Amino acid sequence: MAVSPEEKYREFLATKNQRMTRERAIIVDEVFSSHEHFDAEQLIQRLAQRTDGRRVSRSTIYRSLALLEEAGLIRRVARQDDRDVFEHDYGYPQHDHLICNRCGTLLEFHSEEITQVLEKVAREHGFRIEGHRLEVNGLCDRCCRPPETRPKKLNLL
Amino acid sequence: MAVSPEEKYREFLATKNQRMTRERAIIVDEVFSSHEHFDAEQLIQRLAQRTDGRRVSRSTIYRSLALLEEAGLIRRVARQDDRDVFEHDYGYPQHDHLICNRCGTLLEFHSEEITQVLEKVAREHGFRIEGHRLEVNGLCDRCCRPPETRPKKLNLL
DNA sequence: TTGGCTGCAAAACTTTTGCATTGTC
DNA sequence: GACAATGCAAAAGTTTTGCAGCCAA
Repeated sequence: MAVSPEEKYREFLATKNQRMTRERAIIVDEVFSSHEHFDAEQLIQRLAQRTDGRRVSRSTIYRSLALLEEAGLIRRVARQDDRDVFEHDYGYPQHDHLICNRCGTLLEFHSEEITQVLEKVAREHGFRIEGHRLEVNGLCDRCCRPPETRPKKLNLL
Repeated sequence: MAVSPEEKYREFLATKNQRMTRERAIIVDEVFSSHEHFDAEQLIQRLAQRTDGRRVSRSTIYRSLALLEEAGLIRRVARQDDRDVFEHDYGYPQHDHLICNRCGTLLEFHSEEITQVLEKVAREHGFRIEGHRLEVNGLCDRCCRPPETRPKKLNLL
């Protein structure tokens, strides 16, 4: 990849006359240290409890997530337990998710066919696509034993 | 359609040893009085401010939405402005949505091809599909003039 | 030096819940 | 008459915001 996430973030900030602060660097660094999906609370747990001088406050983390999203570095992909789940958008190929209703696992997949179908549909409606979000829910390989009767949330015991 | 939503709701409640109350009837009635999408707050506005003796409290509306979803009468289709958006599930064909980032319009569409692609993908992953949610966001026909640069939320003036 | 940024605490919002009362079956 | 349901108010949980002090450019 040509430009690092930090660098891309810096460029984005520059265009808005905003500053690359110590805190913003810490956050983008932490966010891109692994490819795992995460939600705000998880990031807060990792950053707001540090004692090594790299602590970042809850408010700043929320403010940064909005900025990182706007910068195109991360995107919201799903909702779990009433929280938005984020993932890398920059330097990561377009994909969608299979979400297990039982264990919560997110499986990524990519399908060019879906992109094509969506483009066709959009054309028919005079719609200009900017993005999409596709969550397929069900049971993953490991949890694949028939559930009671219907797709429920999490209140299977 | 063979059975009315009220009737289907009553049957569902019976299987759970729960009761068809005046409030639940009012709610299912209001929900199925139109095919529009709605969120909890909108329903509350319509029901919690009535003075004609058909008022229903906020708590009861939230409790009923969960029940109606469990009964398969409605389903959550999208998120807008931090709220879940519901639509009819019963007596309504499977479909997905084009969501306009500017005016918020929800356009429904159906594509058998998407269903087929998803089934193929699931098969490849040993995944058992229970449902999906596909939101395509962008600009609708009417709003289709190029935005500044990138997909933002609602902070275009 | 200036204007943006952070952290804190408080607020804002949506959704859930405990409990006394009411009502369905 | 038993037990589920309602309404209220309070709580819970996530996300946002006002403001004083701080800091990047």
